[in-house]
Amino acid sequence: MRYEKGHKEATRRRILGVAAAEFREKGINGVGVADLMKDAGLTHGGFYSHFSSKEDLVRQVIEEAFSESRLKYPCAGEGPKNIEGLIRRYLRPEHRDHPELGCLATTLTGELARQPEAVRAEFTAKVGEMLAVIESHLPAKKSPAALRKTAMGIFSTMAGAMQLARAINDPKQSDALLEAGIEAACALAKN
Amino acid sequence: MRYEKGHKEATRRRILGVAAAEFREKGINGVGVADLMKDAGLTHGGFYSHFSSKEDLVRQVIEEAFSESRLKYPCAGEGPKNIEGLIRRYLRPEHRDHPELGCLATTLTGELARQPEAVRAEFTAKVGEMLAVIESHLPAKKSPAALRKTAMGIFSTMAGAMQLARAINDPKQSDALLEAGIEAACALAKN
DNA sequence: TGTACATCAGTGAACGCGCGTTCACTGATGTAC
DNA sequence: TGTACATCAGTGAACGCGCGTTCACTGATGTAC
Repeated sequence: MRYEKGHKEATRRRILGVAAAEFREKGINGVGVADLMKDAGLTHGGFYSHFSSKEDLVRQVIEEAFSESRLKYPCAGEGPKNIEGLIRRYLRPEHRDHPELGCLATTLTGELARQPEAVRAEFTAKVGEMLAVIESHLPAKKSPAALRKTAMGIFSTMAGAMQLARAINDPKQSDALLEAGIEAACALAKN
Repeated sequence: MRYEKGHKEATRRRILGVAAAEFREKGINGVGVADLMKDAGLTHGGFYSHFSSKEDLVRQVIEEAFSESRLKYPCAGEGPKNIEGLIRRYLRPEHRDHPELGCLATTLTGELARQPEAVRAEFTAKVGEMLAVIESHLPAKKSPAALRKTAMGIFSTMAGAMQLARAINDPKQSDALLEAGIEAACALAKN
């Protein structure tokens, strides 16, 4: 076994990356510690030298989730940072078809309501960051409170449409849901 | 043990009712057959004389879910059947705080994306029914396709806002999300 | 420079537990003769 | 009417399996003297 400075930290980040993808694909309950470690190229016993529990892992995944989020990269273009571009990028079919690469909020929100307080607190903070990004794409003609309200409406619409589009069985209706979500979110942004 | 006509059917409906509540509260994976049967006042062995598998139960719960849904009861009042009343009824704090009595779509959508085809097909049909109810509350000034699109936007917004409001840790932000959802959905209804 | 020990990341067997499912059974009720 | 059997809903022990977690361990690397 190699021993280098930062080796353990690199391993921890690898586990976090695999966990982030698998949680999004199979849900928190759908991913076992043993499988997760195997997919990270390790045995399950070593898990607890990186994380104090599965709950701790979940919290850390959420903490890191935003740092690689595409949301972070602003959409330049026509509008004030082009809110429509941001909405279309979120609600495109590729995002629907690849939850493992996508937004954590869409995939895990339902399960998060039943998670321990520490996990939900972490998620609350991250939702705040996502709302701030949306706000930064909106015209600054409203009060901060009104801006936040608009951002909440847009984010609810995007997350709800994406989730329904993923749950639904019929490809045509699923596409229609994404389209309807784009139209609705854009309308809200213009209000 | 009593033996009456319809006794078994009554038992089946009782199990379905308990399952519907517990799935909404704890998620599909969070409810075990043994616990479920115990809460219905039975032992777990008898489960399979009512349902062929847990998947079968899930499908039947979704099939029945809409029949007791509050959405069914139209909101009379000012507007054309008062769409605002429907939206406010959906996004009220009591609904957030009692998922076990609430809308299945809000609670299970995330998990449903990972369910077997038969379950997702049943859910797809139910979403269609819910959209039809929303459409019936909208002014009939648009084409059927445009009406459906508007209904999809409204439903996405309502479901998304409710889910986020439940996942979030901070009561003030959670209330704000419900308010933002009401405002956004109402704005969409008026477009 | 060489030896002895400490530190470290990761291994793999084992723990108690709950899951979905199966099945031989019990005991009450219904039917045949 | 009485007896024998069939039908039925539900019981409870048992199955194989995977879960989260623990722990004694291995073997490579770093440090002390």
